[in-house]
Amino acid sequence: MVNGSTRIRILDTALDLFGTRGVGTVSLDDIADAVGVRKQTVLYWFKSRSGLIDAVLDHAADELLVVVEAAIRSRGDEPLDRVDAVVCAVFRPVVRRPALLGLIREVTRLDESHINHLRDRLSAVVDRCVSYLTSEMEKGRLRTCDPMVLAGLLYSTVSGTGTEPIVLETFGWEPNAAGLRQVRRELRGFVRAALQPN
Amino acid sequence: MVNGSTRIRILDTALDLFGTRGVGTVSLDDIADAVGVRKQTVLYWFKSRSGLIDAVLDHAADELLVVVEAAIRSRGDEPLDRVDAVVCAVFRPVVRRPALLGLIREVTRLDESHINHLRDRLSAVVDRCVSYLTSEMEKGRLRTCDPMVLAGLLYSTVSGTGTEPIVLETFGWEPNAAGLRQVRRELRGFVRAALQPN
DNA sequence: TCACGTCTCTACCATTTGGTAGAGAAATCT
DNA sequence: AGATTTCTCTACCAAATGGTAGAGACGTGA
Repeated sequence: MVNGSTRIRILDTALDLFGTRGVGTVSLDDIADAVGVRKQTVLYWFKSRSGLIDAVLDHAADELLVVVEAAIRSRGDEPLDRVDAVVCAVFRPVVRRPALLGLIREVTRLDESHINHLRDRLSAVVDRCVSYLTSEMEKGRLRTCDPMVLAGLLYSTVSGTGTEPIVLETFGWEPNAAGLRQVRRELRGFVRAALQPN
Repeated sequence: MVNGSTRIRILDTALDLFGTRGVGTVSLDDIADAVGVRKQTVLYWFKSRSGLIDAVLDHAADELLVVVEAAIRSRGDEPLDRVDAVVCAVFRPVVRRPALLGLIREVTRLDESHINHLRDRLSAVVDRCVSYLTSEMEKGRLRTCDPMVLAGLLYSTVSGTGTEPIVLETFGWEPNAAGLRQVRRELRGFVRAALQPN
């Protein structure tokens, strides 16, 4: 148990592969090769492919939770600034760990049990976001609408932007550091405009 | 050649399966079973799995192009109304043919050759959308920003909403007809607010 | 009727898949 | 030192994968 490094390396590698290529198309052999180990070592650490998937989802959820929690607390009272902080926080992994949002997005392709597993893990943040949006709307500090659906829309916009560089390229975007900054700037402006009260 | 029905049925079925479960996780046997035919019949109509994928992408692009083109022409001069029409048009397949947007979104998981194939097919509409947004911004009738990135953001928002009902469910949404109408209403309001000039 | 193109089938095949069984090296405990 | 636990390995396996080869049923035109 002391040497957790192999386990962690498997988890990290699997997250990257699952997130970039899709859970369904990555085999245990792929992961093992990338880690530099045999498939049976993977199966020693995780009792089955399905177990590995759940563990990786946990891993990803943890990483995301930390980032979002920190962002929610980081800024002042004004809701547009707060949301902005969260948007930036979620956008950061887009640059530093593109697979993270890609994996979360994979949820649509997973089966019920994994979906529920991830849902349980994320429900706390989700609830907080929705009730925060609700209260700010009641105070008239955000455009009034259905806060639940709004949260979903925000998620879609940010996650889509982050996980579909290829689509952005189709629109003529160039995938480099300057391009990423540009996308983030536009994303923030877009969200801000969409939330402006009245 | 007269009886194109088997070919079309394969194409339709493959689109549905690819779009809902992801291209990489659907086998030729899966498709054949769903059509009610043997795998070798699929390979008779499409010379390889890769060829089938390209054909399905064409099929999807065609369906999408028709819908979007019609919507772009359908409404008056006011850009917010025009964009609204396109949003509604793209949202319609979400209800009637959920796999369509799901398949387009799969582009991130495909390899270069298929990506380029789809890009070629969609570049015309994409260009039109971007240049339309550009000209309306110059006239001051849309919020001024980078039209290219804006187009990408709009795509992400609409497509994400349509392809990730599971995420919306996590936010508390209920997947029924009323729920869908609600999402569409919010989506339209969201986009409208995000584009409002100044 | 005969030849030909169209369409779907059965029968295979090599490769890859997730998973089991169990050996052997190394560290840790008694 | 001896026993036990931790960790990675080799050697398999049954099932599923994309794909080939080729036979047989069917209709159509000459």
